[in-house]
Amino acid sequence: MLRAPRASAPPPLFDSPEQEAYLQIWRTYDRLREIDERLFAGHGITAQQYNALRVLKAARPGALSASALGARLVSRAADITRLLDRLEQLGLVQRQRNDRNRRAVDVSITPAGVALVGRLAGAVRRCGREQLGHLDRRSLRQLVELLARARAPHEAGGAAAAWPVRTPPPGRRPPR
Amino acid sequence: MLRAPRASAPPPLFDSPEQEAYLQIWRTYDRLREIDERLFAGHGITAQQYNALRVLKAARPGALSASALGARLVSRAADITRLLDRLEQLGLVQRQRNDRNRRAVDVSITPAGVALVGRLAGAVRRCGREQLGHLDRRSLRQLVELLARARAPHEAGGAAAAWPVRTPPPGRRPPR
DNA sequence: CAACAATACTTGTTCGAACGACTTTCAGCC
DNA sequence: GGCTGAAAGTCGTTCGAACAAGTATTGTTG
Repeated sequence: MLRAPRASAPPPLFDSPEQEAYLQIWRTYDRLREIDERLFAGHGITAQQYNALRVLKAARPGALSASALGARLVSRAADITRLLDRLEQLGLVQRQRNDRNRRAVDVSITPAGVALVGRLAGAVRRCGREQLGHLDRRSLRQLVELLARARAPHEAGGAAAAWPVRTPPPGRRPPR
Repeated sequence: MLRAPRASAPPPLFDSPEQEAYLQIWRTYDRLREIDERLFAGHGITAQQYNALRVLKAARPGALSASALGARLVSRAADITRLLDRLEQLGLVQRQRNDRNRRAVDVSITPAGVALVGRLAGAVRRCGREQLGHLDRRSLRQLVELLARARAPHEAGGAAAAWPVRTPPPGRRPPR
């Protein structure tokens, strides 16, 4: 049964529990993002670009096709080409046409890119602690678990192929 | 004691538990955002614009200064002016100089704005269910609570004045 | 094997976000 | 009561995100 609304009852802030949860995720992301974007901006790159460098570094000494890289990024980047343009201009990555499949482009991180990620490692770690260091391990794990459940239906391949995608093992046979 | 890393151990995907949690928040936001942005795009506005309309509708029949509106938005919008420009051009909000403080601008939602929000109400609700309807109430509450703790230190006024900011009570005397 | 479709990027263009400089207005203070 | 500094927006500009269209290459199929 519905309660009759009182004349001056404060309007509800959210339309539904689901909307509230979504807006809280958005808000939390926004607040935390401010912190690490400040860090990366000081080094002339964006958080998304740093992420690409992280993925490429993990793939060393191998290379990744542009689309494979895109699939491993945190945020779906509709526009890998331009992202790579910028990183390439900074000398942090290099592109090379794949000879076996001349449509594809192999992307790999340069020594300068590795060096930059290395130089940032400490600051990134401190940044993480500033962002969420006040939560104990148990809460962090709980949060991660809830978030994974939250987006499970919206990951491309269903729960099975959920992000994060593991980079293929280094002994990977290049596609024929 | 540290386990000696085996030759081909997969590289860790995250540098620290805090970073993992942050990236999961980012990822989850990104996946869920895609869903509701598709909805709003179909009506010619963005999620951020819809949020502004929601806040302004809740403030009816009063008005909000541009900065007060900005403080209530989900995402810090460094650029309320332009956001309002667009909404005003669509005829969804109106601006009026505040006579008491001629620096300030009072923003209020127009009947057309109210109508748009009303027309979207059902779809927004469905959208929320599509995004997070698969989580039970208890999980949603738990998630919201964890997120609030996660960003508490990063809300402007500390935990006390944490977002969401309540709009002032409706009995508020309209500024002369 | 020619034609057609699918892949993997690239390019063009439009729009919003971010940062800073600038204008107007108010509030506090000798 | 004129100065100084802060507050509240506006404007200019640059950059990345998003969407659509285009190009080159490969796989497929009658």
